[in-house]
Amino acid sequence: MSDTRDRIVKKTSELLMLQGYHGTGLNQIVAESNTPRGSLYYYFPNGKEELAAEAIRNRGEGMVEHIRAVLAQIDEPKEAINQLVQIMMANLLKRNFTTGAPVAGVAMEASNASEVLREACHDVYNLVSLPLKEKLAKVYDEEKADSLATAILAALEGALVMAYTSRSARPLEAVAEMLKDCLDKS
Amino acid sequence: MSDTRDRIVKKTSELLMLQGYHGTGLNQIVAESNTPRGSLYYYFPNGKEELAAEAIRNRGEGMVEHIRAVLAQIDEPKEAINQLVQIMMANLLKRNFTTGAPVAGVAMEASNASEVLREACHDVYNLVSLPLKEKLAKVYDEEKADSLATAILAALEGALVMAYTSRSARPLEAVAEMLKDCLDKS
DNA sequence: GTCTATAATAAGATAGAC
DNA sequence: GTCTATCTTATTATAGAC
Repeated sequence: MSDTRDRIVKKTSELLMLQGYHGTGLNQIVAESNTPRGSLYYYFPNGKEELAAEAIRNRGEGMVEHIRAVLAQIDEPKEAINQLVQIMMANLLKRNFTTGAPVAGVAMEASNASEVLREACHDVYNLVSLPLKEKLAKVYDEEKADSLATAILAALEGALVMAYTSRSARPLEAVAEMLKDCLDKS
Repeated sequence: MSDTRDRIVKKTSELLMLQGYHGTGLNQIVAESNTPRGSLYYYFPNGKEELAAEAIRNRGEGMVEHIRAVLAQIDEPKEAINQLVQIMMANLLKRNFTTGAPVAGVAMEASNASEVLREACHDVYNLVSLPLKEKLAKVYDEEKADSLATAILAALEGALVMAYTSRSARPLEAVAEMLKDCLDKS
């Protein structure tokens, strides 16, 4: 079994994050993934929408793994989450801001055109909030943990969008600072 | 002087928010703005990019006005900002989640393809954070006010993206709650 | 300022050979 | 599973009449 399919999904996932759905062409996906042209519709008979939905979910799973791994390193929830933001900033700098918000672009731009993609984005947000919620539940009651996890995710996603357009880590720094204040006291 | 140009910009601004740059066609803009086909390139000789840049800035100015007006109604910064979020939620519900994040979609999807649009989005984020910063500066020192304004903007923008995909006001509720905790203490 | 028609390009998708 | 060639459609953009 070849890794062609996997390479297509990975590259699509990456391009969607940076360029959105309509901004990413099948040609570019095929070219940059060094993948046979004919394979795309072999693996994804329903075309672009099917491929994009899988790529979005794939990114979601990747994020969950990453977040879970980072949060597992530090016991205290507030410190662990701060560490998560610090790592996001380091990655941003390391990759020179050529990394975007996980799904915000596609979410805004394709939710209107495709219910399939809207649901995929929605699912990713739900999925990604889980490890945050679990971590916070060690200190807060379930309702509070859930609400906080959602708010933190929103702040991080928004900060990544702003970081992307400003080519700067400042928005993430600001969120990190806010979260420190916030989690200290609530 | 006709209002044709203005109608084009307004409709573009609205569609960009919901569908992003690549997801919004010139055909749709002309059709839905009930605008003469031939006028588009008369007013915007440089085509879609020029039009989009102006539409983005136009939305930014509209947001600044709106935010300034809302924040002016309540003296205490923390309460005023909470009121702002409540109004955003009410608008979301009233319009049945057919309203998106101001610029997140375009920001993620077009920043890569066009430096002009990237700057437009960047400018909007800067502009919009100003009234927040000013309000917060009544209670915090300037550096703290600036950082908080940026973080709040990020949280709101992210929450709007999540609200858009989930067709729910919950993300905004969560942010409202977080901000209340946060601004209480910091 | 606005119209219609059309050019030029690129997109997503399909067919059939191998 | 992969290749090439092609179809269809939509897009941005332009030309020239009025």
